[in-house]
Amino acid sequence: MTSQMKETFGEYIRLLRTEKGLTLTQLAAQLDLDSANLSKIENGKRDFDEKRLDRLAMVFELNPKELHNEYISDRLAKQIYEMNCSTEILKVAEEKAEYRRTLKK
Amino acid sequence: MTSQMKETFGEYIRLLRTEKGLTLTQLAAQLDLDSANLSKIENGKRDFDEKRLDRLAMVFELNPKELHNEYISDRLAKQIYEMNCSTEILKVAEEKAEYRRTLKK
DNA sequence: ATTTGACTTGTCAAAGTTTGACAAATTTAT
DNA sequence: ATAAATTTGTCAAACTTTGACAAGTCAAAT
Repeated sequence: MTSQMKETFGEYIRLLRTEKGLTLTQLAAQLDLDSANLSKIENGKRDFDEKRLDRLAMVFELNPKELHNEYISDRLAKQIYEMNCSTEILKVAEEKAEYRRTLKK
Repeated sequence: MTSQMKETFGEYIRLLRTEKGLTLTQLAAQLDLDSANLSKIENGKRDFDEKRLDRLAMVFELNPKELHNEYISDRLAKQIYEMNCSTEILKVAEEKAEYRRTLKK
């Protein structure tokens, strides 16, 4: 794993977009999205829909697998943040996830 | 934190219920729920709704705060399990959650 | 072997949530 | 001052989850 990204996923998209000198409208078109909604995504007011991840990887020539990892870690981070989860509880959650894995094998 | 619970939240409810010798119908009534739905909850086919947590704590005389911790760690565990998250990605998620905390202060 | 009680499963409408689209407002750059 | 870029508000459509009830299995008791 090579991820060093500290931003939210929305901030990351904004970074990629501005680096490439694209406007919201231009990128939105490539992602089959309304520019207003892309704005909300970049500002963390809406979530990026997973179904557009592959398209996003294409546009910015990113490794789809790594981008997916960024995506899911961001979604999890959002949950952790919203639930106001201590590190202690996170550890318990991790153990419980492991337990679920043993169940469904 | 004293949690040592390794079960899913549904399994935990079943444990509490059977220990107390209650039927699905009896407990469901106390939680203002249909016994069929409680059955699904205990079997992991539906989620327990957060709005009934306090009631659940009362019925079994549990510490509401601790029960809430069990609840959120279970929900997070479910996510982690469903997303097929490696420990590595979890660590990244934790850092990203921390980043979100710095943002909203 | 039938009845009874406990539990499980399927279905579906209602309630709740998220998304897409468009209009309008604000900000930024020229 | 104008135009382009971005942000915000709103609302219906799409999607997801929940509650309720009917019908099912299963085991124990009679």
